[in-house]
Amino acid sequence: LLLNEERRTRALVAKLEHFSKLSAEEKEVLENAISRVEQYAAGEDIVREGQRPESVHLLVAGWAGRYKVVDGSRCIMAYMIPGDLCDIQITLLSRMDHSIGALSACTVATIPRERITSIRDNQKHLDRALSWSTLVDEAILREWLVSLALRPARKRVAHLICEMLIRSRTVGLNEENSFHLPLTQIQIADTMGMTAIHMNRVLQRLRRTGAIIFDSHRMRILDFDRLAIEAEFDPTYLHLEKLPLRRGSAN
Amino acid sequence: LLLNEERRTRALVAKLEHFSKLSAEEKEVLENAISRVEQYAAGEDIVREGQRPESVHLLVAGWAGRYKVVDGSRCIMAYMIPGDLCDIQITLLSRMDHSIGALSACTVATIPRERITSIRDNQKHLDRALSWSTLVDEAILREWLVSLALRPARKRVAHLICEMLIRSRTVGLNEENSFHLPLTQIQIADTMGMTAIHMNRVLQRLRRTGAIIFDSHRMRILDFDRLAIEAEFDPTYLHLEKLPLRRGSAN
DNA sequence: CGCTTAGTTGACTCTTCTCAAAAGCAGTGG
DNA sequence: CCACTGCTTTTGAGAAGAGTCAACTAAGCG
Repeated sequence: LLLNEERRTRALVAKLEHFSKLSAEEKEVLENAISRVEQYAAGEDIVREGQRPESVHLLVAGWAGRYKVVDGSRCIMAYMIPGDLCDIQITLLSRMDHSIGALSACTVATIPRERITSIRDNQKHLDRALSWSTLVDEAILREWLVSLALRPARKRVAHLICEMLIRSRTVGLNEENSFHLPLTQIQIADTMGMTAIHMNRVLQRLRRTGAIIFDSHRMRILDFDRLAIEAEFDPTYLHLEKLPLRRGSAN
Repeated sequence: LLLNEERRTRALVAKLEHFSKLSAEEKEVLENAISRVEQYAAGEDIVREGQRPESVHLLVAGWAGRYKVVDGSRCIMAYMIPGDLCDIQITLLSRMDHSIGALSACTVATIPRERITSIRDNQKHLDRALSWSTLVDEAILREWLVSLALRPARKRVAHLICEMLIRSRTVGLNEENSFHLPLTQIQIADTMGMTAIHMNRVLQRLRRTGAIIFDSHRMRILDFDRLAIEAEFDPTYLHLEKLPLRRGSAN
């Protein structure tokens, strides 16, 4: 039996338990579903557009992103952080309509498709928990759409920072009001639908106004409540029954 | 037994059969799942944010939209047209994080939550078909995100027009290269994250350049291939194995 | 026939993009 | 240890796209 801290499903379990507590046996089932673990360097693709999805990828460490390239520019449509399943839903589709790439160095656990199917068929409770997490991912996607549609750049970025702090907390990867953000400004810009130049200016203004300190990939929020108000950040869409504790349990 | 044309599930069946043919019995199961049918006027809410989702809504006629209101402005995040299920996925969430409103006059069939659950448990093939359609909806959401992030207003609108033509075809609600678009420019603007004024100017330019004729809620595309190229419209994300025929079967 | 809502037009402002270039930083190989 | 290289961050200036405000027209409805 692995210690909790060593488990590759630690973050996944922490996330799912925001939906409902898992039994020791259920946790074991998840852990045992993993067939192998791989490392990816930043910039490498984990799954590529056009491929037929064969297995499911669980992010264990690092950040990954869903993206598409249109007319030369890249659009990152979702961030995956530890505990996130990259492609659990797409076994029904004949081919990926987007790619999944490692945004930072990543550790990725692979779960064969049939083990997921088996869990979904035989573990009613786990099945519901996994479906819940898929629905939350979709809710996040909708909120990103809203951000792009009607929030100006500054609020958009502030909103993203708030979201990623909470999501980091959910899997215990935060420190008080800061979290590790292993992205370049270019990647963040590709996420927010703006140029890296403008992204840079927005970040500078957030720094100058004393909202954040962002240095060597550590994002520190100086006054979360103020930033949340300015960004109109309402965490309802994350569907966390109880919001995670202020302080992370690890890291 | 109802004639095909009278069935309230006609469009839904047409859509699902792009995934895989349904047996007569399966079609019957779907039709019988409906408990009642209601009319909504344009502007009315079908489901409201904060509500606990109790039953599933199938759009039979008219257009509906998912939306959120942020800081006074509205963002429409998805269109539902006949054959679309509004909220099949959200039975696991405690409350709606967005509203669903009738964009035009709508006919909506209600399916009690437990009948959906029963179908999902007992009709493996229908379950898969429904999951497929959910995945396609999510793929559409991602493509809208991409549009907002990196397409300029003109391409964004052109892309939407291409998509809605294809989706109308999928359920047989088109005529050659035109379809019924029962929205106001304000609603379209709320969808594309721009002001109604700018929307108006974009539409005018599309008309002036001979790309479309849009009059009394009929959207006519004069040269689909040209528009698709200009909009960089690649229908892969709609996951239609075979693209629907040029000419709709009804209307 | 007046009322309300949707569509249209113009002038002006502001956000964001583009192009261009410099400065910082990390890794590489000599 | 240092020059070189590639990538990211930063800064500046001008251009373009999209928003705002204001008004006017057209169309549906009671």
